[in-house]
Amino acid sequence: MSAFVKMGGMKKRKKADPRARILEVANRLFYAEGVRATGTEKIMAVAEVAKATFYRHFESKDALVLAYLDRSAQAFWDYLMSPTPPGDVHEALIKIDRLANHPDVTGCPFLLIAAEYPDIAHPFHRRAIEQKDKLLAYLIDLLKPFAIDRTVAATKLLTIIDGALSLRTVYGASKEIPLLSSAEALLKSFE
Amino acid sequence: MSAFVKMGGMKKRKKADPRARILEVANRLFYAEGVRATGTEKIMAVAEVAKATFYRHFESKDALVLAYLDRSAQAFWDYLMSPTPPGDVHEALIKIDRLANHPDVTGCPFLLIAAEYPDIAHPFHRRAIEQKDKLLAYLIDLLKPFAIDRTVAATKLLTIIDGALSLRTVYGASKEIPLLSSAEALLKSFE
DNA sequence: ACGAAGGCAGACATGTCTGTCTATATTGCT
DNA sequence: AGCAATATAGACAGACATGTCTGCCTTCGT
Repeated sequence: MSAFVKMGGMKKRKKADPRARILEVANRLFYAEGVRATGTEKIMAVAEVAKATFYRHFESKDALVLAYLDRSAQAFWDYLMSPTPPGDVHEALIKIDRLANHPDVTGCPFLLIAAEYPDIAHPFHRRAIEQKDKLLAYLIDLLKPFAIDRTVAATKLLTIIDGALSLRTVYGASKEIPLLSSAEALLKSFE
Repeated sequence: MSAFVKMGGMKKRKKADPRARILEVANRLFYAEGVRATGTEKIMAVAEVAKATFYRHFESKDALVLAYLDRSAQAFWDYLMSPTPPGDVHEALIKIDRLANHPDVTGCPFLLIAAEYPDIAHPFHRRAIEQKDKLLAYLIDLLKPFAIDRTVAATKLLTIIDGALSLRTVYGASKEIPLLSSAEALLKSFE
């Protein structure tokens, strides 16, 4: 019965574990308003978390930003590979186009962080490079069937992907960008 | 004659007029390190300008940022249109490719500012939208010879241009991006 | 030569940000 | 029930940012 009372019969449902709340809010605010523009105090206020609690879970704002970036990368690859990984480049591009033109998507977290921290030696910026390198490698792999310079070809595809995401940032989620159609034209030129 | 004596100067070679110095330094620092990351005091220190002088020429940091953005736009169009404007899309793309892959170029000031100020209602972000709209309109005009949906086609070209510039930001000026080659493949698909 | 305009140096007010610390309350486990 | 871990609220320190203001010096037109 104590268990019953403890769980509070769920009165405490409104407050899940603080770390998750912090990450949730940080993700939303960093993405929507920018990392530099988002103060830790605002995150704490929105997440309804005390300062000491925040610093118990994250050593610093920098640590939180890194966690946010890792979480974003995770979410991207989860989306791309689930429920089943793309069978070829075309399928991958379809999925990426759908993601880039999703109403909630207003850019790529890694392009955004690279713009906010232009120094390529900065840890945040490094995460962006790593992420793009990873995607590039994946595209190169998918281009195996093509008898071309796959590195150059993948770079071109990445250019289109990142161009589309950049335009989503500039114009907002309202304007759709013909990512897939552009990429298909490129693919045709590879044959 | 007074005009002669007046202009005659030039002795002040070591310190040009303060406004120009401020803009010069602001341009360099905003572009290389980001707008939010660059404090006005640093700009004054590097430009060797006193605080009062700074505020005599610019009402606020915001005013300076706007001046920086306008200057960037001006520089872009000057580059594109001089000494002679491109005769067709292809010539324009050649010029833009050369610009985007220039060793000093690590991105587009407008994509960068849009990333730093994601709110599309913010005056800085608005400048980015205006600039992209202007380029889009120019591309649409250049596509006149093509019997296609020129708005969509121009958007695709802009996607490639901004994708290339985004990758320059991520990877730094070392990595060359095949902008022209991608754009040519697209153009072929328009015929 | 002289007076006004503009530049220089830097103190100061004000606000914001990150991060530390204390004191109190709640939770969870045994 | 009671103890250890964790949450909350918020004061506080220290750094840094923008923008105002004062006082002094240089430059330039007349």
